[in-house]
Amino acid sequence: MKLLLDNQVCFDVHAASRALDGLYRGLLRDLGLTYPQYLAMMVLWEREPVTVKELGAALRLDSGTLSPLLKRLEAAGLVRRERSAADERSVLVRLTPDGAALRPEAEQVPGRLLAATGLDVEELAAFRSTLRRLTAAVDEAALAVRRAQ
Amino acid sequence: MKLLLDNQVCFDVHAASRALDGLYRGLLRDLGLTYPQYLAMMVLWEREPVTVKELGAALRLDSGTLSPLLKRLEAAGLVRRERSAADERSVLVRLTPDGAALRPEAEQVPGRLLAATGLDVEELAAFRSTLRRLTAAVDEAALAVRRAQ
DNA sequence: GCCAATTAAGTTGTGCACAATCAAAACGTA
DNA sequence: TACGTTTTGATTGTGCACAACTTAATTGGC
Repeated sequence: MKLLLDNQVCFDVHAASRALDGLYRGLLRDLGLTYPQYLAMMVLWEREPVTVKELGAALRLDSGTLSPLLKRLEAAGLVRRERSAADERSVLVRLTPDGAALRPEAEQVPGRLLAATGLDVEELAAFRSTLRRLTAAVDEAALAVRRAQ
Repeated sequence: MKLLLDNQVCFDVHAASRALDGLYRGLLRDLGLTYPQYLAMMVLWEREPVTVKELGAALRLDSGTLSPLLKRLEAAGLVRRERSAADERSVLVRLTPDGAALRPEAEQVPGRLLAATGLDVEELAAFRSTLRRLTAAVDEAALAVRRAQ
């Protein structure tokens, strides 16, 4: 009985995440961005330059994911990368003019997405609070599991 | 201001989903399953045989994802596939004895995972309710976007 | 000042997700 | 019955995510 798919929160989270991805895919199509690329651009629109490490900390991604993603953004002419003069290990990521110019159009997206969720302010706040505690607790547990094996 | 990553529910959902995936990775390591493979096995432990189409409906996945996933489960000796005699288009997926034998160990997982979330029954119910309405609303919106373009 | 340990990015390999396309089987209707 | 349409699953191509590993630069202890 414990194994019924319908009874598992985790599948609900998984399904919600993929549903959101799908909606983003539609909304970001005109911008030529995928959702993870959009997330990276969002960091850059707020703060620039950032190192790959900082980007990874903000998005919870490692260089194995970010390196090719940034390579694609660079190929699309939206960002450029250069090694830091101060620390040759680091790579600084900056917006190009084209990348900066994308911001106004991107600013339309969060509002449309929030509207699509159909959640009111109060429910949204409770939901996010639960999400964050869930993520923190699960991260902690994953660490414990890792240590044990 | 609208573009701050910290202010976006969708990123929270995305992050929670990845955190859960990570914990599952640790818990399923001994079973030799990935999370999506575990989901497919869960359907089969409840009902057998199922067609690829039925599996896809249960997991919200298409054949582009399921075909290679089932091929891997078959290679691991956990399931077998055969074309339906009644409808040669369909493929029936069944458990092998090895696949069925994995169930008891798998039954440990949901409980450990639920415990790891640290959520009480009441909060969990509200959370799942929000998640499901969110998914339904977002699916609807994605459909509308698709139709419009 | 030297060398081991650490850190930052990149690379490789595996697997998931999805769009687009294809082939074969089944269906429906004139 | 014949033929166009639909359905089912597989395949191809792209991109994300992560583990494991590599390389180069920096840091710290001695």
